[in-house]
Amino acid sequence: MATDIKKCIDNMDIKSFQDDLIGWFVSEQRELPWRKDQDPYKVWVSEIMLQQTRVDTVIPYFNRFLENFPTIEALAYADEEKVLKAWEGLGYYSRVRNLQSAVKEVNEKYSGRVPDSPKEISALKGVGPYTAGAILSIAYGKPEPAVDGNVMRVLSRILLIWEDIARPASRKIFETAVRELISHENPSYFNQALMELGALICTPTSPSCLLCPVREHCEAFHEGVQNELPVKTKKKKQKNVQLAAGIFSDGEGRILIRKRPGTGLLANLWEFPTVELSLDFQRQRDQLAEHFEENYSLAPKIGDSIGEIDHVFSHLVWNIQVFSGQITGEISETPQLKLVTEKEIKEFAFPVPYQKMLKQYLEYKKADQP
DNA sequence: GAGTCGTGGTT
DNA sequence: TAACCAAGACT
Repeated sequence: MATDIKKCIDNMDIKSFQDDLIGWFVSEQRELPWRKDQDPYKVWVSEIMLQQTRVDTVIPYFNRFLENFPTIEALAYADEEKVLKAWEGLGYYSRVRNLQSAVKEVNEKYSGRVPDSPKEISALKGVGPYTAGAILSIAYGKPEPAVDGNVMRVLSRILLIWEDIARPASRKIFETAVRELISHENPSYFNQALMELGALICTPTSPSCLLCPVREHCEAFHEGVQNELPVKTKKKKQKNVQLAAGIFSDGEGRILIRKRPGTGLLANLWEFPTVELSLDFQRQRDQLAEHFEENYSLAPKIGDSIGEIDHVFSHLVWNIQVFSGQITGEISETPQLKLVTEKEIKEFAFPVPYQKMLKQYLEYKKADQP
């Protein structure tokens, strides 16, 4: 650790810092569904859901997920389609695939008990350095660091750490600092309090220093540089991708859907057949038709353009032209290609852009055929 | 280390 | 409004 950070910690009254921080958490913490007990499974599920996701977004998903899959065993034996459906709309879908995979491993290898050693828990799929520390401290009371974005922001201010927190290597500096600072009497509350402070007081912009329970311990506050920290370099802009999608129905009004590949973007979710357009926007219908001919030997009658969907991902932007159409020929359904009714379609997990597309289609159909 | 992987809220 | 952001992990 850099000598100036070490010096900063040496000059701090650590016991007083812990007491102020934990005391604040005891009285000011939010009531959250995953804080009702310390069931390692519930802590685990909540931590996976909370990765890069806001608390308010997670709450309803967490409650529903635990109603559907109350225990390790329930999730281990659950139908993968139903698990994905429960995650629909939460994003970062590999999280739930890894979670179920890891839960199966815990069920078999550890008799359904979540391991409590750093080595074993870190070996589980989807459990990285942060999640391992969070589960170990919150569920098992182990004094392990759980360094997320909140913790890096809070500690960068308290300890005046000028490292770029966008660099993956920076996390270790903060883990070292937490090992020096963490309360061994209550590691769970210490870690949670750092994150709660980051969420409620020590916010990215305009932190509420006058309400902060540990401002007396904060170097950035003393120096008046809390708005200059943390240092975080910007990310690059997303790339634009042009797509055409077809919502095609057969003679009985059933809609053609297909399952996306098991890896990559939106893996294993369902979609309406979609093609990436090769920068020839005038031939959208042709490219869509060619795609169907080549992949399914189908020649759908492509009808009206229903509309346009713009969807922003972390690293790219989709612009989708949506077409309706009719399927005339015989269609051989496979596990990846299905014809479903408007009622049945509710059982399949769709990414948000396709949910919007379906809504547009149903409104279009209602308006077209009163 | 840099790119991949969602979505919705905030500034 | 475009950029930024939110309890990261994996390749």
